[in-house]
Amino acid sequence: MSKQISSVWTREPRPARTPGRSREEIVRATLELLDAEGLDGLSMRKLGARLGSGATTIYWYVENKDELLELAYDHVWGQIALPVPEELGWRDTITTFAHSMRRVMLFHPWVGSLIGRLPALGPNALSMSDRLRKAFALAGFEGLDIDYANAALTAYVFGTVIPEIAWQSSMGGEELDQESMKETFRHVARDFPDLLERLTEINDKVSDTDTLRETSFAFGLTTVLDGLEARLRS
Amino acid sequence: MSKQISSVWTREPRPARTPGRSREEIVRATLELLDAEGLDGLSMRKLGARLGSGATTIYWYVENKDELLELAYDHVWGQIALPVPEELGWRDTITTFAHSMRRVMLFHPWVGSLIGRLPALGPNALSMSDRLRKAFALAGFEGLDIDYANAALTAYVFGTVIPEIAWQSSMGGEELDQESMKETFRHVARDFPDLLERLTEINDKVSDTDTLRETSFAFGLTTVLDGLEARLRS
DNA sequence: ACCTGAACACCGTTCAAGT
DNA sequence: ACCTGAACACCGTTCAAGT
Repeated sequence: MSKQISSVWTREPRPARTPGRSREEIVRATLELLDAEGLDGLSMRKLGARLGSGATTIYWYVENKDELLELAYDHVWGQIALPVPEELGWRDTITTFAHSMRRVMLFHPWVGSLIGRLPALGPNALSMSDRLRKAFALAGFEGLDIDYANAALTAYVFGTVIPEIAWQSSMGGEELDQESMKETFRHVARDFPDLLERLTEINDKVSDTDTLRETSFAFGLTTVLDGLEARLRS
Repeated sequence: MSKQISSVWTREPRPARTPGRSREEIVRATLELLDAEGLDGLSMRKLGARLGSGATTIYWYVENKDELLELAYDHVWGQIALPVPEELGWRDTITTFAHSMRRVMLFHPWVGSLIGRLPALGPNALSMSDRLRKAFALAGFEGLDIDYANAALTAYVFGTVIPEIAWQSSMGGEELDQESMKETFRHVARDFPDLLERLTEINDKVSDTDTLRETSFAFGLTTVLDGLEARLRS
């Protein structure tokens, strides 16, 4: 007795008959709630209220909350720029894509917690995968190497942006007190003088943390792309 | 009025006076529960029961559930191998470290959901950071480039392992039905023939998904390291 | 066919009261 | 100083009952 994958995308949606009550309507309201209040702010009761219905009405259109999140999840992937590799060349395609992906994720921070929690089988996620693989094939990768290159790139973007989201939302729009931050570092890193020196150097040198993170992202992206080129030449 | 960072590591622990009741005891029980039942399986009530106390007793030793998770989190980082860069050379140091990090994370899958949700200011997390930066300094990076290189590497590992954890736990020990899996792909990817071809090629070529993921991880790690070397030469 | 509210089995956290 | 249980304000989901 082996397991089956379970996803909204394997089921046909209920037809929309009642006006203002459909999968699309529900997804729209879900996205509004997620963008406004984050993942913790989304509850079936609140969503019901926003839709002007009972909370349990939603279960007619969707099997459970995770399916709802799958729908919202895929909607976000749909907002990422997907250049055409044949026009732009593989390296610029990937670069444009990666920066766009980062921006979209930072704009919908709740996706960070969904990566690795939900399957990504929606049309937008698949279209993204498809386009990326085409870019890597154009670059010269063959067979499984296409998938490996694809995995390496998306891993880098996910792995960068997920902690960025954390940073962003831990500040919650407010400024982080520079002095108490330094004080915290001094306390927790008291046994690691070299590390402490690096952290304070960053703090002193960089006034704008946004551009610091942007620069760091670009550095790593170049690193991954250079590494892939090295592999193509060998 | 600006914000302050909040973390267990900024507060001194309550002294352990009652036998079998201390921060350490509580962390031990928390880890047991997390490893056994995952993040969703951890509740203050269950933890209390395991400790032979009321659920709310825990609040004497810890401010809230997140602080508890911070403690468990850092414990996991303590299990990662940290080779000495001066002995092994920077590239082998990083390679060993990265593989160890991946193994430890896959063994405690619940850490996946904590990355980017909690600050990593514990001694083990800092010791890891410290050692990694030393390796990159030894490699020849200077100033902020040390931090960028460090960020790129950890991003790659996080970004790879987080989806791996999802995959692993979605199967929950059981075999995934090969046929119904193919069927699902055929259905959801019906508009992406090239992608579908790639997915079925992977399915057919690779019998052992564990080694596939291992190979993919090694490929990406080499990519990142090659990219960093390219940067050092330029 | 679609929607409802009550009910179930949970949560994290607060707090007054106990020893 | 340390521990307790009751209580509060929530959850996601099930289901019998309504239209």
